[in-house]
Amino acid sequence: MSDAYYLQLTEQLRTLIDQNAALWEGKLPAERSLAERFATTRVTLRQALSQLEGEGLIHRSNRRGWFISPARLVYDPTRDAGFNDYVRAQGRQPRTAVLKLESRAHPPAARALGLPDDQPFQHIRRRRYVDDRAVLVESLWVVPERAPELLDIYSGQSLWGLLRERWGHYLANRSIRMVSEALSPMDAEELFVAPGTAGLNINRAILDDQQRPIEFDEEHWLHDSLCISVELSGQR
Amino acid sequence: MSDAYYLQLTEQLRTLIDQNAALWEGKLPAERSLAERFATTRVTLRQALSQLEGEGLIHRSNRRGWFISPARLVYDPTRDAGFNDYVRAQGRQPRTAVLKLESRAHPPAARALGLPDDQPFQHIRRRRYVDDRAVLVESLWVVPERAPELLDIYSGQSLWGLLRERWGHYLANRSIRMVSEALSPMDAEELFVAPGTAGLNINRAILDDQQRPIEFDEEHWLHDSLCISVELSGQR
DNA sequence: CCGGCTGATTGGTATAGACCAGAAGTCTGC
DNA sequence: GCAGACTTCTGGTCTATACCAATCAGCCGG
Repeated sequence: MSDAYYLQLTEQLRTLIDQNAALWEGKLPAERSLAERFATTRVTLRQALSQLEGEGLIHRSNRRGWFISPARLVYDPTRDAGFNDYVRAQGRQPRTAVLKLESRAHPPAARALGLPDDQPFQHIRRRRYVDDRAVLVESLWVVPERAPELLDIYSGQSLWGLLRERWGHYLANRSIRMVSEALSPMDAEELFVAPGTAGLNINRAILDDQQRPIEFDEEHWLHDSLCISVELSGQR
Repeated sequence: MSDAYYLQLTEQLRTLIDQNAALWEGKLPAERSLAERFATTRVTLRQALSQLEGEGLIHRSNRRGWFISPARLVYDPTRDAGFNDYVRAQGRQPRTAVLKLESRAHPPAARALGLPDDQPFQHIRRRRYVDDRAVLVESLWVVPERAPELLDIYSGQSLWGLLRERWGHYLANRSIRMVSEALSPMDAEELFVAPGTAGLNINRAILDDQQRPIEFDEEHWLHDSLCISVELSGQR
């Protein structure tokens, strides 16, 4: 083949990874040793590794090295199953870390919910893990009137569960938006990856059955960690 | 700031692009001249450009240079509005090129529709443009019994329109899957971009109201050209 | 046995330069 | 005036090397 060398390298690495995944326990050898093995430079090697990263086969943890990516989590953003539930349903181990609890305004959330820019929200920021890999950070912006004292009682459980059980909210209308992105320096740092790593941004605006705004939700996922799946029946 | 230089460069380029977008008519100056202007190497400059590419601000056309990306197309994969309709509804100009018409088996489509691997399909491959930029290629795999003579009469119009009007098919059940990807060499070539360019893969399996398989649909989008949007009402 | 220090390793960043093939622009000859 | 040949420019790829800062493993002392 007359392809570029880094593309050949990509294929060789792909098979090499397949064969040695178990042996290496998920972590690839050092870039320098791989570059030496294929008689090339780190620059070219990294170009090949980046290809595989784009495919979602491997990923890197900032300054720690390259790792083989686990299977993607299947996720249906139109359903309101909690994160913990569907992660466990796929035989994986979920975990959540709460990063921030505060009260403040957030114009993008306000606009998405049709509220004035200075509308205060209860802000919950959390990081979610699957099998001890951080796969997303998210910010939840809850309208205070809908869930008083939320910030005092919240400690990492399912927010939608709380809204339903404690305040009886019926999450009837959702408008969902998904865009590919490059993770901002802040999001990247919270996910332990390099700034600019490919991500997927999922936003949801949620209203109740009387069109009253309840909550706005901003998720930043690592691009290789999920597979979005939606099942629909009936003409739309 | 003590950030890496390429990150500072990214910001400088961002404002430079904002200011000169009109002047440059959408095309950035040559890499060499940009590198000189910022007193750095092409390698470092390209690192910064790649950041902006990841954000979807700019993109490149293979060997032709860097271009400012137009606004993303808003797309709802759960609705069956035709491509031409929703592109025009957003004030843009759609175009379609048919790349291939053939009849053959395709195991992935067969599996998604619950048919045997050797099931033959009518295969339509087409490239779609928005305002003269190729933004996706797709393969449609139609079950022959549902649409006899499709390959003889098809010439670029809306497939779902045809299925509905000519064969009276009611596209009742869809199972949709979205995954980020790196474009394969073939897909990349058909979209005039470099292999490995970030893309979004959207697959749809479509059954009628009696659960009979009709069609399987594989779309490969440039990652920066769309914004997926879904509106739902009612509990799910 | 545990915790903090330390040095080797490794990924992240950057420089400088080179060659090739495709694209674009120019020139030429009919 | 136009088609085709030629030249230049430009992005794509690659080499070789270097330094920094974060990580990690191992050592040392309490």
